[in-house]
Amino acid sequence: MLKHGILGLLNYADMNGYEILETFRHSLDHFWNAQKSQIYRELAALENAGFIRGTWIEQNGRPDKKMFSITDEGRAELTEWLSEDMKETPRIPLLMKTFFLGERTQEENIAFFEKLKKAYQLKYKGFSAADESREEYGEELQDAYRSMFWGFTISYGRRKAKMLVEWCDECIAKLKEMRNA
Amino acid sequence: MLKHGILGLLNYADMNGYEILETFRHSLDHFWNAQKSQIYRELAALENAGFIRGTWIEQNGRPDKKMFSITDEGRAELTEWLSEDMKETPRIPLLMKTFFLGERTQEENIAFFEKLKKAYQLKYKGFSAADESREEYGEELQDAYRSMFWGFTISYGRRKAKMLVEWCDECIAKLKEMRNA
DNA sequence: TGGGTCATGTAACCTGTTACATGATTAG
DNA sequence: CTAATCATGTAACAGGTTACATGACCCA
Repeated sequence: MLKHGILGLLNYADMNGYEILETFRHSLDHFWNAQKSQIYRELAALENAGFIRGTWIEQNGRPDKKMFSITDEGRAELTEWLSEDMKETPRIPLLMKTFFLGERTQEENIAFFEKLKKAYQLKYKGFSAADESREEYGEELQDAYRSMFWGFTISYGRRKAKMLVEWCDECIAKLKEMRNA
Repeated sequence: MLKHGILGLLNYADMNGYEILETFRHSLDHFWNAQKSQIYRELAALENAGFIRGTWIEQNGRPDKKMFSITDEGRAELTEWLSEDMKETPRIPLLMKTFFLGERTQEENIAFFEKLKKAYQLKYKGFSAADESREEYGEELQDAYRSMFWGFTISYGRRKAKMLVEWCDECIAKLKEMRNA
């Protein structure tokens, strides 16, 4: 997965590990949180597999860096992945916890959902900032068509945050109902 | 994570590996797809840690089975987990793919979202079935309070499916707009 | 006789997390 | 002088996936 994310970015432009990390932070972070240790490991694996090629660049006043570019094999791998069917394997820790909340009191659980609601209200607002960052960095993606899909992922984030807030409201309401019954 | 799911189930009733698997299928499957190999491994680890205790039961006409029950330590671990703060680490393969869809044509991508939409429309309908299954198996959870949280997870599933369908509609509309421009 | 249910696991692998480890340059 | 930025990684561990492996009973 991360593998294809890296290939996708290198398909836009040559980058070193550090830049890939930064790009993740600016654009993919809201749906894919990547650790630097994993990125460097994956980079090594991708180079080993022949999907990318790295060259050391000497710099003065700065540490040397290893610039990577995608190979034809890498591009083929990327397009194949894009056309593959996706097998969704849901794994939602929040729901795992929710399922077993019956062990705790109504008060505790109302507080649980109130807190969650607040967190997602903040997230919802945060996606305006995400849109700005998209405009700021959008030029990297070179054209409006590509940048549209970035917009789609942000829209998803906003919708999901909104959905979460409404779901929390429903849960809180039902918990209060039961308390009063 | 799975660890706490198993503890949660064993807190409701004693079960063997096979029953745990079945219960996952009937109730947690829409947000946590567990492999049997992982369940047996986790069971061994939990027993080793003293959180559960297993006893072999001989059966005639059927394979022997190992029944597990939760220990006091296990129950303590479960309640601690329930009160812990959750750190959400988003990882949404669908969005990873969406982000890089700019490599393909508008036609291909419209088809992509149409297909996705259909899948989630089906899922949406499927949650009525999930509700029935909940009523059917609901007695296992012993009381209305516990069963309410099961209902919450189903409601989440339904809301998410709905959100996905609407998001697909938005993406399709924007893609068509661009095609016509 | 063939498939479904009940019942158990192992082994190898892949992916992600956390902690550790280093070091020069630049701006305040 | 001190913190941030640029730049690279390793090691150990945790958690999840896929494939392999076995076998009795029951129903059609």
